[in-house]
Amino acid sequence: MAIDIELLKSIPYFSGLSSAELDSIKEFIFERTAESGDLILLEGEPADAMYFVASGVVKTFKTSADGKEQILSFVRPGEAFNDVPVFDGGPNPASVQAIGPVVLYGIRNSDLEAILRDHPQVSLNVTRVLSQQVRHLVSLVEDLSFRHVIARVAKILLEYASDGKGPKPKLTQQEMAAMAGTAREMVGRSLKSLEDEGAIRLGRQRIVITDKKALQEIAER
Amino acid sequence: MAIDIELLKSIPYFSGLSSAELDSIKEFIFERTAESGDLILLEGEPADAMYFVASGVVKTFKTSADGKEQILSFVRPGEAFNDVPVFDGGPNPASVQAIGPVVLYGIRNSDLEAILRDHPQVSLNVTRVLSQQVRHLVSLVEDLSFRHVIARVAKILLEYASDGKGPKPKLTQQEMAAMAGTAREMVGRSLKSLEDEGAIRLGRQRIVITDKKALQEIAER
DNA sequence: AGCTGCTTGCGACAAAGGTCACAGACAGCC
DNA sequence: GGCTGTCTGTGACCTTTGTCGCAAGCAGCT
Repeated sequence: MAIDIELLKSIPYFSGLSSAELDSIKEFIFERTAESGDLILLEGEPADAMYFVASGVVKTFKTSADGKEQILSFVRPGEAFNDVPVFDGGPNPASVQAIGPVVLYGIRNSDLEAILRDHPQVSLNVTRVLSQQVRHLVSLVEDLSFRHVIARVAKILLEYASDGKGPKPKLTQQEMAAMAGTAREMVGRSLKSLEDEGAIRLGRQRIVITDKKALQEIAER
Repeated sequence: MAIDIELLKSIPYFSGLSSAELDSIKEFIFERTAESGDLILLEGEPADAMYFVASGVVKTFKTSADGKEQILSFVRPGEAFNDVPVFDGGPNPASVQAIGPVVLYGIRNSDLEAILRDHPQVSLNVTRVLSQQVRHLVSLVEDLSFRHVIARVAKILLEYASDGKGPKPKLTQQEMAAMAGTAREMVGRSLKSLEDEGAIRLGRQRIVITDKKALQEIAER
């Protein structure tokens, strides 16, 4: 199996480790691939491994009883998902689906436990990563609790605006709705009224931000 | 200063440590007290320490621009708050207020970093604690995104039902509203309709759950 | 070119939630 | 016992959000 050692080095979990350490860790890693749309994990199932994204993007999300979807995060190359169960012994906290073709590096729970024991630096790295997850979730709670849908949509546009470098996944209104915790139609209406206010322009498959300042303004209320 | 070593032992952060280790950690701990209603930390401020609750209860919360409050969690004896900034170097993620008179044990960021370096077991404990925080927040997101106010209120009642042992903080409707991310009036109306459905009985200063099963039923939609 | 499926765009309504304005109850305190 | 401030109960009304039903647009495939 061809685990890319350069890639491993760029994973926050393993930053600060020597090449020798990485080599020994490499032995525990298995590769897994998935096609666009494949369900990689199901929330509530017993967890037996955690993963890093080697290439591609996956989304983590919750599904309600009546089928509504709430996206929790997108996971990009170098980032981890389903690590929480390893640390607290619970089931998968969320479902995970491939956004496009992806390559994943997996580590079984028991192997990761051994790694943590043998490499204290990894534990330290993990606390940093988990802290960021906590912050991200707090900010999601804040959005859901305080902001109207239109402000959430504006925020999503700002966050996902193509900054030139690196292709951003193109979002459908359905996906934006699942991020914002609302219905597809509301996203459509929000985009419309953002256009009316002159903050964006809607055109063939593409949303152009014409007035970033106005958009930020709207995102704040 | 009288740091209670027995109490330290019961803190999840320090579980699995020898008495000798606890003794050395004790040196870094300072005590801080607060009266009911005192603001202990303000969100966004630079963080210089984390805390454990030694006795009493505090709440962590976010405040919106127009003064609405969203409670993130209650922190009880043995539990920690404001630990995230130590690990990722950011500002306080939320404000913290004393619910009643409280005694806190604090550790400065730099001291905790030293402790983590010297006691790998602590890092492992921390990953477990942070993981639980992540799960708690995911569940809060789920509630806000999927459930109606009445279901959230029902859930709060179930969680805060006095189980006989240990006094639960009595909640005002205002506080329940801040937990559920809604307005006080909505809580009042929800309680009313829970009473109409026969799940609870409202009486002088006290809410009695008369039909737990029905309440659970309602909490699930 | 003709299908097929996904994505969008609306309009009309329904439902849920938020806001306002008061009145009454109660607890703690002089 | 009277005051004061907090907490609760409630109705009316407005806003935001969700739901339904369809039509149209577009992309990829055969």
